[in-house]
Amino acid sequence: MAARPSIKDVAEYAGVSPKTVSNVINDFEHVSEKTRAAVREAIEALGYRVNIAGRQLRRGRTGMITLAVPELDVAYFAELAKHVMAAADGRGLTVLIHQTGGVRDRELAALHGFDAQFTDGVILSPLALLPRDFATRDTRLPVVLLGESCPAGSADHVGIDNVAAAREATEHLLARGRRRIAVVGGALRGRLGTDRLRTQGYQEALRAASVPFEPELVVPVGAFHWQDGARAVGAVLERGPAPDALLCLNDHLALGALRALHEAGLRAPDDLDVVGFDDIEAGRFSVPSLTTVAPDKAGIADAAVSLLADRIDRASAEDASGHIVAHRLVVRESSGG
Amino acid sequence: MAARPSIKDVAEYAGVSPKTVSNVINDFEHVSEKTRAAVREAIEALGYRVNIAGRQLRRGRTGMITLAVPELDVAYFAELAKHVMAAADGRGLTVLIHQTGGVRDRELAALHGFDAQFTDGVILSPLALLPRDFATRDTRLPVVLLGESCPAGSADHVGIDNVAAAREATEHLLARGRRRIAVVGGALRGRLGTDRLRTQGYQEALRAASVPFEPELVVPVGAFHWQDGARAVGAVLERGPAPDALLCLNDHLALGALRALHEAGLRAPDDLDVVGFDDIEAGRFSVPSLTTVAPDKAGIADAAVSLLADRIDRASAEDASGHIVAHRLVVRESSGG
DNA sequence: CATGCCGATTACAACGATGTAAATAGGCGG
DNA sequence: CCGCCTATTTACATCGTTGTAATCGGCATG
Repeated sequence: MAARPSIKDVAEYAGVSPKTVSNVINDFEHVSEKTRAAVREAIEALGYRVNIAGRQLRRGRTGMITLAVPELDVAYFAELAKHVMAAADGRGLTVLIHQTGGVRDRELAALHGFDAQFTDGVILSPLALLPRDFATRDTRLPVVLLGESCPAGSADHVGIDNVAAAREATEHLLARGRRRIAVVGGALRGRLGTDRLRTQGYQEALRAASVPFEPELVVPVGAFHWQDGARAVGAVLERGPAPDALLCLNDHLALGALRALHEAGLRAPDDLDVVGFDDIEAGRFSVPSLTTVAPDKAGIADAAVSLLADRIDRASAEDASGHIVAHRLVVRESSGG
Repeated sequence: MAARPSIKDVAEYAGVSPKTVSNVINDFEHVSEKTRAAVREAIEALGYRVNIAGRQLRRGRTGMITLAVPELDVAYFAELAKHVMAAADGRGLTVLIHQTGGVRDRELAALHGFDAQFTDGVILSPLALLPRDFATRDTRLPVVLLGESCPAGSADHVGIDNVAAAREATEHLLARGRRRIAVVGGALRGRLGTDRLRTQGYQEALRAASVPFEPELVVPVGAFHWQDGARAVGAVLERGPAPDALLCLNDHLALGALRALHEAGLRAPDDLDVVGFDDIEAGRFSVPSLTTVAPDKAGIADAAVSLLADRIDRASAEDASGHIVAHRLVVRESSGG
């Protein structure tokens, strides 16, 4: 038998109808023990596996969900992926992971279910999507957004309170006597993304402490990778007097910055403090270890999967809801802990 | 229209038959310009998207492949995933990523195509599979194995020459005068996996240099994560006189080890050398930066995708082939570079 | 013994797309 | 104007699975 056996082959082998085989596969209760055994044996003998395409075509469901993230080599997303898989496992869902590269077209594809057609829903961590992209969204595909928020009401959303998190991190630095805190990866204008929200929290903390805000301490970066953090430090140091702290908007930036500082002969926390966001594994083992804002990744994953599963099950047109997940500041060596 | 529109809806809207719509979608040449335009407009108007399940059912192909790796939060796999996506893009293939957790059952599922049914083939990086698992393999699903080899002839394989790579890394350490080189993550018995092959290369280098092999310098680890590297260093230091070099079988182990050494007051490369495998991003930015064996990840990804695409296209029953991909030793600060 | 009921099994159609083969429509030469 | 040829379009069947509803057979009841 060259071709993959179908339910029909199994039926023939077992001497029953295809539908009975289907009933056995789906644990339908009214099947005699004898028949059930015969079918099981036939399945075993032929090495039959249910064909998901056929099943989906008929049922309209696959039991699979897609997790679409910008880049897997950003540790935060990789770690998140693990938690999402764990959360999905508990609900009998299988997760397929998709990289968008932060490219708008690919994110759109995920949002519209083009790539994700055979999954029942999508958990998407958008980077490049614009508000208008949500207007034309195909609302038949359940979507949960992570991190970046979106125009109200267009899709469920899960994330931490970015403003508060940045405020707390900044307060920590201020409490340590730091006054010239650079925001690596910060943004003052443009899309109201994570970067702007965090920068906002930073500004709030400064204001509350009556520390003047210096716009030139907001250092933009190309991307959120190690080398961008290193480059940013180069730029900052070149520009004039060194700041006394770096609030880096993710851990990769912070770790890249630590390296560049090291090369420049500056040490954290002696010469200046460094704080990151995400609490990735690398920050626990770096030298110095990295102070960071740790989002409750398991909580994010749980909430996202749970919201998505609800949408899928109820095909509900309920209004989109937002979930704020806990975070906490983990103080380590890079800011004196 | 609540439900997702099907090709039939488009046909009706455009006033043609479903098959004509199909012809337009698939760029069949004998379609009049007028009809083509009408169908295009209908597709646009209804927001129609081709249903992959239906297509696969009919065609037997999806244009998607699965990449199944143990853990995405092992940076090597995350980086590899990126290269695989790039390679696949070039061939018009879409990649779905799947985490096995290194759990045998999940790897088996990937191998048997259970999870991956709607993909045309699988690139699998196995950890826990046993030789006998390949015996019962469903050979209808094209599979390419990465890293770990497998019983000859059962599936295509792509990887670096682990023995040579470890030998070269060891030679580098020996050339620097190191004599008591610990192998973190090494193995002397058990499955002939990457760990054993690399340990073997290490032993070969020692023998060639007439340096006695000390079995207690082979330090087993639970997994290949940061904390395992740190733990291994703890064990080694407890046990007696410190080695003068650590050959860590991946970069995570090496970076975890660097941290533990730092805590123990030992510095690389002054007190001892540290070398890793994989050339992950973190090793370029660590303090000290990490000497490592860099596999040609793009080369691995290209070869894997290419082999897989061939199998899929030709449905060939040709004998399995093995591809050895280049590697090179990148010397950085942790071993004096 | 007829009737009704219930559990077990099955026939049939349908999900959406597309390959095959047949039908239809123009166009052109005769 | 007819018939043939080609370009375009269509009808139909099919991929594998499962929901619906019908059928079958056995058993208990009246």
